[in-house]
Amino acid sequence: MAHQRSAPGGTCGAKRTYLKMQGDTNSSEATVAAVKRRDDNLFVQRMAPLLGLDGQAQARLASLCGSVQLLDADREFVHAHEPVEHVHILLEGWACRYKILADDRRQMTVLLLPGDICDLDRLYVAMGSRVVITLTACKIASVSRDMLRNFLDEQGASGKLAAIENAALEERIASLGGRTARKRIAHLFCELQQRLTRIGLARDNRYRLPLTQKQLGDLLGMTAVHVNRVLKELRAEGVVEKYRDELVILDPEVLRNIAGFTPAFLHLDGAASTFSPEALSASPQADGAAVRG
Amino acid sequence: MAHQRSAPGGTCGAKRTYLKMQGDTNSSEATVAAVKRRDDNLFVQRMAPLLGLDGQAQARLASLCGSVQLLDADREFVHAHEPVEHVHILLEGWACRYKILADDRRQMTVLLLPGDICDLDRLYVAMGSRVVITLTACKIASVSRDMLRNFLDEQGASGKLAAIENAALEERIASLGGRTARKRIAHLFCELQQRLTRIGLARDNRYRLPLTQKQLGDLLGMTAVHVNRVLKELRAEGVVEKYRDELVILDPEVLRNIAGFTPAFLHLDGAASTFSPEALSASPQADGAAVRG
DNA sequence: CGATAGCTTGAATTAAGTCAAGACCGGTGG
DNA sequence: CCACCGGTCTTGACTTAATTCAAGCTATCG
Repeated sequence: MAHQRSAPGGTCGAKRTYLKMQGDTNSSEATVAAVKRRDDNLFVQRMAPLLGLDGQAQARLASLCGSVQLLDADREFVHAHEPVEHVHILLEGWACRYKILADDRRQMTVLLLPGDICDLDRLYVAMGSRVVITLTACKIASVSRDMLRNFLDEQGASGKLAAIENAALEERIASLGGRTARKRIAHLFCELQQRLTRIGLARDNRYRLPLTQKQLGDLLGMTAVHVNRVLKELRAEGVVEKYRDELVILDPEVLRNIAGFTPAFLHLDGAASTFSPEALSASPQADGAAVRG
Repeated sequence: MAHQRSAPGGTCGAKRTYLKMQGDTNSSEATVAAVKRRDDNLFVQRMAPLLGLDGQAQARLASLCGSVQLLDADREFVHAHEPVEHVHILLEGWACRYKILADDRRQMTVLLLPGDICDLDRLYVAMGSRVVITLTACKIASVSRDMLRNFLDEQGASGKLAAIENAALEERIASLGGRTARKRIAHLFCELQQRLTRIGLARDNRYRLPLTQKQLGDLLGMTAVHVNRVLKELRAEGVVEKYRDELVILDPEVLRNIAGFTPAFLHLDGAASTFSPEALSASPQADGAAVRG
């Protein structure tokens, strides 16, 4: 199990300083405001089927996405124990929520991709113990907490987003509690393939994965060194390949077998979230690996 | 990390059969109906400060808790991939939500105590991939999904409960991903002390803990054997004591240190959830143990 | 071209799981 | 009342998974 890991200086402490635009809370109002073209559409696109929004509602939701910030990698833009009036929506780039553990470890709890709401909890709680940080350069929209909340209430969809997030969190718990490092990594790769495909950022088993092994470790509850070794193993088995930032899943079938991945686990597809029987046959399969052991 | 663990026959398979009253979904309508005395109060009591309910709202909420079931231990009462029209509220006893992993493992995702909503997600999603099962004999109230939802919508509190649950889930993720078995157990004991105290089931560092070591393992992502060893260790160090079902925390200070426990992590106290600065000083402390290496 | 962050690998150690046996109940039935 | 049974707890011996420490390598950026 993961215990004392890296010091705080790891990835987060030594911030890169060639920032393009500061964005702490709501300082720089001189942000690229009112970009209502294609960017926020991604968010609206995601929400529309999920919440059953008609054309008008979609337009209204889009109009809520007011100011847009550009943030550099490794910038904390939602702070712990600090009230916010805005909720943040990730339009481009990768980010994450994390918690600080007692020692100098940090554990990522949610990996955020374009179209995701970064701090949904803040809609209801105003102040949380979690932190949101960019992992790459990001484009982030701010939405008034009250306005979004009213909008969701009107749509009768208030709790739904949180419920969906809950499902993902429980899946992560299952992963961390019940899977080996190898399975967890395989599972993550499957999950990313699915999530990124949905937003058009992955095609035929290949996508950009801009995370360092350290970051993967923080996400998956293991050390960077061990991430490295497991990756090496998967590479040696011809299951995945990685050039630079680019991850290629060479054998999706085997990868899913290793992960025990059941495609519908996220329950994010709008249709399936109400009553369709979806992929019920989640046949448990053995780890299909040959090498090792 | 935990991997292949027990076969499904473990605790759940061999159900005890001296059940007092069957309660699958909504079969036995001849349940102890309309018990609006002290029982559901626990739930209402919990919700009232959390959602800011006035007297009238409290009464209405109480009136929603219609039929009450008595269930034996080890009875699955919310099934995966099966739509429900009722949401279940635990009034007495211990229960849990869990997920089935690919192998025969099961991972508990949420431990449910009296006053908790068992399947909050079902308010919004109708059908989930999770399962709720009793761990001890339980008393469970059923509430109409639609009525509760309407009630929460009216109170403008719809997403709040889910947000609170999210916080707990993220804490669990942090625990599983970032803490050793020892810390996780210590953390659970602290958490239970807090939660049980809130509902009057713990007093001065002592409470009933009716879970087997196997169940603790399923909850904490480790084997029963290892649970046993860690417990033995904590016992040897004089931190906790356990007679039968009774857990006694002999040295809360040390236990918290081991766990890295920050008391407010659950954010369940209604007042704190809006704006009070609460316990901000969450000074990270080292593992204060002496014995063992 | 020298710094620096990230990747790779090896050797040694520690944490946790596996297997297996025995002890300790709390019931059940002869 | 006692023998037996199943489930849980306990413990030991052994194996495996993952961490730690450390060093060398590889890009990349200024």
